[in-house]
Amino acid sequence: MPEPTLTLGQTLAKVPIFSGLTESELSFLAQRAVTRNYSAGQSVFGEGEPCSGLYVVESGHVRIFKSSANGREQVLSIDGPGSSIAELPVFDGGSYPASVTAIDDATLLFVSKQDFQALCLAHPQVALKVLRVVGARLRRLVGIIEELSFTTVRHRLASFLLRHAQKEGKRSASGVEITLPTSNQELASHIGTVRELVSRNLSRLQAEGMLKIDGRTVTIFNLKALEAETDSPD
Amino acid sequence: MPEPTLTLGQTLAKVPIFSGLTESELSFLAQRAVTRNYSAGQSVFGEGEPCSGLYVVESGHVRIFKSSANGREQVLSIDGPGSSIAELPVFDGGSYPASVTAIDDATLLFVSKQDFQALCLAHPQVALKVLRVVGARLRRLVGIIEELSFTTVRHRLASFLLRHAQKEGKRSASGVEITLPTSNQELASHIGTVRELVSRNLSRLQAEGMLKIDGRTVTIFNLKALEAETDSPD
DNA sequence: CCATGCCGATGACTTTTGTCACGGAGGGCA
DNA sequence: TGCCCTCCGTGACAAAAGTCATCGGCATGG
Repeated sequence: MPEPTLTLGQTLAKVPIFSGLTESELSFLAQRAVTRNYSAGQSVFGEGEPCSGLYVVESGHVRIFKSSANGREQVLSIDGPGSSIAELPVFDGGSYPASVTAIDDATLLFVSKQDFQALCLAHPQVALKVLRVVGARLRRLVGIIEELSFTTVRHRLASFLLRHAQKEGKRSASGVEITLPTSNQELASHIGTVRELVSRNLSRLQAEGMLKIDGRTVTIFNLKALEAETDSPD
Repeated sequence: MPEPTLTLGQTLAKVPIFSGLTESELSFLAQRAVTRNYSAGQSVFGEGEPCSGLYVVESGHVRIFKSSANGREQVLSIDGPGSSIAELPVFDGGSYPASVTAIDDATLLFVSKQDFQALCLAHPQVALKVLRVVGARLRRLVGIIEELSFTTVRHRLASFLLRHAQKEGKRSASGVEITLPTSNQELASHIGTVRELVSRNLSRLQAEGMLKIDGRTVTIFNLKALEAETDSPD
């Protein structure tokens, strides 16, 4: 019979909030963590469900979002390997504040509330690490609020494109090439609007000569010009 | 010469994140905390400033908000005695994500980053408490995002009124009486819009017979009817 | 090969939001 | 009393957001 504990421990060591733990501490955790597999699109948990513990993404990606009564969705975060999710509701005793689904086939590790709290008490550094990643999460949420409250769909679309250009953009002959999310609907729920407005605003940016759309590939001709869109209110 | 350490310690003991500490631990903290006084309207710190430590509200109230290039503001939270603010940027090393000003004359305690981190390492329970209050903060932010992304100004106004009716509303002859913030401008920045829309929507709700406005006092005739406004998109 | 379904684009329209400008009420304060 | 100053309420617009319906492409699967 194979011993999975060690490989699990190695995986855990790569997770920011668990980095710096000794090998024995990692295996303590590994013995308690449960591996769960999800297929693309499958729900991990829904908003409002009682919180039983936290998850760590081992492989694949998850989508954290809120959904509204009339079918709209607002994506709060997309997280990949190494990210922990639902670290917070673990502590305040409430339910999950948002829903999470797997985007692609994904493997998550589940750590129960009790085990995690015990770990934090035994190893204060873990709690500090959690606070660090939670800080980043809070910044992102405040950023979303800022964009929703102050800017137009056009601005938010431009910001979105620029963010992705910086992260995964490839320089090509005429500019920077990026790949859009799977559908306009999905893009819309990232920037807090509806399909049609994404479509229209993309067309408009293209018509204005700032970029070229080819299927799911967008080539941005002039980063500066697009940045100017995100600057001032008009 | 009076010894202020003990009274400071008593104040600290009332702060949720420090509850449960022993007296000696409290005085350890009290020796390091700095009392700072602010007059109404004075800035505590501005968004983007490097984060040097966290604050605890001893008396008075503070306003945490983001401001935009064109002069609009979005309030993220109002906090009173016992609340801690900027707990998070202390840990992730970044700058303050939002600005804070005193609403009324206020006294805050300042605890430096270093002292607080040391405290968390020495007393893991403190870190867990911090995580708990931060959890609540995160929930509030997600709630703001939800409202901004999914609902109209009218909905948000109705929600705002209902929230305040539940908290500080007094039953009167014809319904529930609440007192609005100092100005419509302020109310607007709470619900993410501008002065004029607050004014118009309030008038409209009054015209529809759901409430009566008398200066800064609003009497809600029918809570159910107002709740219906916050329910479905239309 | 065709039927079906999903997705994108787009026109037409409504609603909501935001901006600008103005007038007026009320509160200090000289 | 008369003069600021701030804030509120409104009308008139302009711009943005959202809704509805339609058309066409493209892939999938019988």
